[in-house]
This record gives sequence, C-alpha cells and structure tokens, in this order.
Amino acid sequence: MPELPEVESLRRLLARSVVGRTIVAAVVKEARLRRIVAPDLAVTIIGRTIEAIGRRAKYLLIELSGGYVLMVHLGMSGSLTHRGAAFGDPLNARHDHVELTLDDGSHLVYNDPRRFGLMVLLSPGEIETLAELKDLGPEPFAKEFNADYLWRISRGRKGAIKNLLMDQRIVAGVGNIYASEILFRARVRPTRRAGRVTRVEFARIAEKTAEVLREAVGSRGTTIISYRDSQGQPGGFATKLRAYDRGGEPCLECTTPIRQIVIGQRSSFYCPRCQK
DNA sequence: CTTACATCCTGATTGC
DNA sequence: TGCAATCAGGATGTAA
Repeated sequence: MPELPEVESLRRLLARSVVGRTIVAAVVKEARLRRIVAPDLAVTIIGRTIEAIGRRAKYLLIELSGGYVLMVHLGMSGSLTHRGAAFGDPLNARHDHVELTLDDGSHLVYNDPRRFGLMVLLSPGEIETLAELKDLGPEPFAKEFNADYLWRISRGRKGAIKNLLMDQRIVAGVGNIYASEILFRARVRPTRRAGRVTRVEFARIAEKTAEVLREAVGSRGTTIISYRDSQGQPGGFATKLRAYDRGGEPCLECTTPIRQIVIGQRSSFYCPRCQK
C-alpha cells in the first residue's frame, strides 16, 4: 500500500535511473484506471525527455521537457517498474497497463491489478490548477506541520484522530499503515476524537509523524503483500512495524496484546495499555 | 461545515 | 480438496 515513504523511495530510484532519458515509444494497453489514461498518450509524450522526478503527497510527478508532467498515483496496488533492456526483464506481465520505452531500450511500466491508481499527462501549467493537488495539506516534513497547526485545525472535530491523520487535506502522504504506527509512537489511541487530543499530544504526533516517515523512507518503504519499488524490490520497513499488522501479538513496550479494530472502514492497530 | 459510508477492483486468505 | 465468501484499502462521491 503505497504511502509517502513508498512513493518517495520510488522517486529517488527513478531520479537516478531515468532522468535524462528520452521517451521513444508509449503504449496504453488498459486506459481504465481511476482516471482514464489518454489513449493517445504517445502523440504528446514521444520525444520528450524526463527532466526530473518530483513528489507531492502520494503523487509521483515525472517532469518532462516542454513543461509537461506525467502524474502517477499508485493507488493500492500500483507499481512503476524500470525494466532494463537486460536479459530476464520481461515485458507484458499481467496488469501492465502503460509501457513507456526509453532511448536506451529500457522500459518504464505502470502495472496495477486493482486499477485504483492513475496516470495522467498534464499540459504545461495545468498542475497549478489541479484540485487534487491544490487541496492537499502540508508535507509532513514541512515546518508548518506542527503541534500548533494540528491543534488549530482539529478544534471541534469529532472524528477519530486516526482519520484526521489520513485526511490528505490535513497532512499529505499518511495512509493506513503509518497512521497506526505514528499514533503508537505518540501513545495516543487512534479512536480518540481529534478535538480531544491535547496540545502536548499533538506535539508528539507531529514529531512522530516526521520520525516514522523518515525512518520508513530510510528502509525504502513497507511491503505487506504487494508493494515493489522500481527495481522490483520490496521495502524493508515491515519488520520495524510496532503496531500495524500485529493484532494479538505482544506490545513491544509492555507485552499487552495489540488490539485490532476498524476505524472508518480501515483496520487499525493499537496497544490498549500504552495508548490512552 | 463535518462526518459516515458505499464504491471502484483483483488477489490473497479464510471458512466451510 | 475445492470453491465461495471475505478482506485488503486510496480517493472520491453522495447523503445526512
């Protein structure tokens, strides 16, 4: 489940492997993603050079020559792999939806079994007008994401603090896995009403948000089942999870069994003793 | 405005 | 053993 650390890991890998390459072919094999991929993508994209790879929240932004941007979201099960011209790097895998061929014979392939993701080619300047990006909250590493901000924005809110953290308009990039991890480290129960979280607790939440995400980026993300980076490798953070996917297992702080509940239709994990 | 919930989709897992 | 039901979840749209 790609969240900020997975997309950031992908960004870093692609920045090293495909920046400077020119796109020489593009094939859309399945356009029906969350947003329809332009079937004539090739018309505009061929001949453009990949100038930089950016990221905003969970969106990967492939910056092309001429001011175009190929915006990619991995949804739940998407992957973007860089398959070399090398032996043993097959194309045409099941659920390969978009294939870009680069000028060194390698391929950048978007694959997504569940098709919850998207790939959209933005015209120059279009990115500034996109509601999806405009409505996003601050990046978790930005200085404006702090205890005061969280305190201010949560006044009067009755929803669970976990849902607040996963709301992309509040903070960009936190998903279900890291929300549980952040609240475990901050020692705040995920069901707590956001409006009832104290300022001191918000300070811990802000601090732990950056800490967890930074560590996860350092481990190249979390692979529970399906996440793979652009080299086809799983992330290394799964073994470092303290709450997520540990239902019934002993809390690493106090040995109380970790509890699994559903909040906002999403599985959530917490220690009933450590998290108040 | 906020909150709750259904929806999209396929693969892995669980249950009988 | 095999098949059917269930679960997984990011973002969005609708309703209350």
